[in-house]
Amino acid sequence: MVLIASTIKDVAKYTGLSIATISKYINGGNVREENKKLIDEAIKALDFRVNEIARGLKTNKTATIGVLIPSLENIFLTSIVSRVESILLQYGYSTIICDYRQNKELENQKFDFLMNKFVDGIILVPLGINEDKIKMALEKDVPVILIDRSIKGIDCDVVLVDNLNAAYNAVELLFTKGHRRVGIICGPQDIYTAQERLKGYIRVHEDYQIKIDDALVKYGDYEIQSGMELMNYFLEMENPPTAVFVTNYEMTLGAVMALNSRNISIPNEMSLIGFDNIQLANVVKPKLSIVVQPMQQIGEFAANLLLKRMKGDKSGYPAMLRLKTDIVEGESIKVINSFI
Amino acid sequence: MVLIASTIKDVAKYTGLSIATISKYINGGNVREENKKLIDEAIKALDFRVNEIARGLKTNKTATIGVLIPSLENIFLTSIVSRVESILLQYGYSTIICDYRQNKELENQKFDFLMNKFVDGIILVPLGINEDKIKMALEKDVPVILIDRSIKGIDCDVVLVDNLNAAYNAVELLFTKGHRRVGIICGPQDIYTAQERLKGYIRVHEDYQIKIDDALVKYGDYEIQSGMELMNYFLEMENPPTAVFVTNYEMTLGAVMALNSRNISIPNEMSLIGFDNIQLANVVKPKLSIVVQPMQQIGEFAANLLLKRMKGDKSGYPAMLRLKTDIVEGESIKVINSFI
DNA sequence: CCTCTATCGTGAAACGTTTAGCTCTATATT
DNA sequence: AATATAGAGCTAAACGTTTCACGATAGAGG
Repeated sequence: MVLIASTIKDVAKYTGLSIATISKYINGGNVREENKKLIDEAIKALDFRVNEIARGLKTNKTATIGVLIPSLENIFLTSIVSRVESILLQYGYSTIICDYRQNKELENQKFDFLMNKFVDGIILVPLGINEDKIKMALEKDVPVILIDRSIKGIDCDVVLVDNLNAAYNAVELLFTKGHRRVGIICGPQDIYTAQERLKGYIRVHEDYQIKIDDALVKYGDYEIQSGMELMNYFLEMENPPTAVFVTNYEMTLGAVMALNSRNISIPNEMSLIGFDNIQLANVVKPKLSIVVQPMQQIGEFAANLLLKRMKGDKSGYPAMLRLKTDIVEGESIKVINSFI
Repeated sequence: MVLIASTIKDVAKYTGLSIATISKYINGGNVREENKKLIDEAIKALDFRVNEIARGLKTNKTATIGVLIPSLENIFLTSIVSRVESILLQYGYSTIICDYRQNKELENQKFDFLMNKFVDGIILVPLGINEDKIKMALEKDVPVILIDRSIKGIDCDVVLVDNLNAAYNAVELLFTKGHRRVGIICGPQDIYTAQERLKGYIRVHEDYQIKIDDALVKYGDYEIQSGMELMNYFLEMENPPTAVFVTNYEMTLGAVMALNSRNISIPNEMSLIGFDNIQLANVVKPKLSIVVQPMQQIGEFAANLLLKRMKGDKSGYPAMLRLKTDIVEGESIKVINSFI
């Protein structure tokens, strides 16, 4: 039983060649055919594998990239990450996934951790990252790709969806079915996506020349509980909206729970358009209409952009990839008045 | 702008002390008070941080543990992982999370990857891991903790839930409400949890002296689609069950979708008890009754056991921690005949 | 036969740490 | 006063690679 891993030195000894030659071969250099065979044999016999730690020490490359997200329990994010991971693997990169639990301090800490691990690149869903850290990384030639959210005032590659028009389209759909009093359950306004989604809500009202009733614009925190509370708030208004647009998955969950617990019928008594999770949409009765984001695509774009940057290709920097969302229609929107 | 990170050598130069002294101080050795101050100052001035790669090369410790799971898009797993990660962080450990996409080959590959990264310990949800790999890891003094599933015939610490009695209790609940024809949608029988859950179903039938109708025992693959198909199968039987026990989250989703799409009323026309996701349970109308696993606890137990092993404490090896599940009752089970 | 070039191989330094073993000094013990 | 002990610091080797600069060999071209 080989307890101590064999090193390049052992391979050298076994073959009678020098360490330098073995290293050259491993890294794709020219070696006589005869010696290639010999080295292969030795590697097999000794079960040799490169010590990545030692290699990393010399090369400052680790063939590892870091992914830093606010929560592991968010299926929207983990879907993206899963795709990223699978693409990078094809190019020989491994992935370290970190979760900063919506905690800005932890986010900064873990960013440092990744840099300390000498990852070759970082994919980040930012919340309160210290901009200097990103600059520092880029200066050290560690590319950083932001996903889902951008940070104003900083040049950085970013892959996200067109949240503004996602919201625009969702609310527009309600308008075309005759709704005029449309409530919105927003996210926290220090989060980029939440700002954009609110902007879309506002713009579509402008374009349709419908005045916004401020009482219909409520701010949640992207968690289930607030979705529930704010839907309850709407239901208790003297003049409630006829439809509500909920701007993320968790709050959509909460909103549905609120409706269910009060036995409000969807869409007869309240129309609803939600966000992000097609499985959720299908399991609710009647099926929910929702905005879906192209998670797979976000992952692919981010991974490919990162690969490009790691190759040293800085063209088009900073890139801003803005993908389009879709609406999957269920039966959660009542047709009050169709113009079509 | 410091582009090249400063090393221990720079700190030595700055302070006039030797490298060895700096290293000693960093690692908690004795140094004169006066020099401590000096070194601290130097570290701050030079923004020095230990190069973990170099340290790892010397010590063969990386203060990093690996987590290997079949899917990142499984909230049950990511909840556990999130907890594990947060506990280990408190002890200075960082976590590399890998996803093997339900692919046994990838699982083995990534296990190797983690070993290559010289993680100090591994937490694994096994599917088709090569047992030799686990033995090899243990021999190299890298503790391995299995979670959710054990592997027969191999000595290894494991943290899981009592799946057998989880199923037993779920079906028993149906029995106490008067159901006698209870269908089960099982998982793939090469997965440990699926076997155990089926065993529970069988045992409770024995204990209640109810004969099992083989037509009521169907095997899915733990994915949404098969939950849907198998529920449809039950609904189309000439003599359908009055209640169905679905043995994981995804298939529960599918089963609910099938019921909804056929407009079957829960629980009047079909009773249901599902698995694993309390949010799902609350969003379905009427609320679903489900078996819930103690994700947080699993995470805690696994993390603490791993910490213990990494300290070298081998007491009680191999440990088998078998946690209990709960049933959260909704309104998805019709009372046919109550004996209470 | 000489020179040039290309190919293959090597020795040795370097990456940034840790650590064994040593020296030196100051204090405590007898 | 002599000796033991403990504390603080240092030198140098080691971890397992990569890579630079060079040497050796052999065939080609003149």
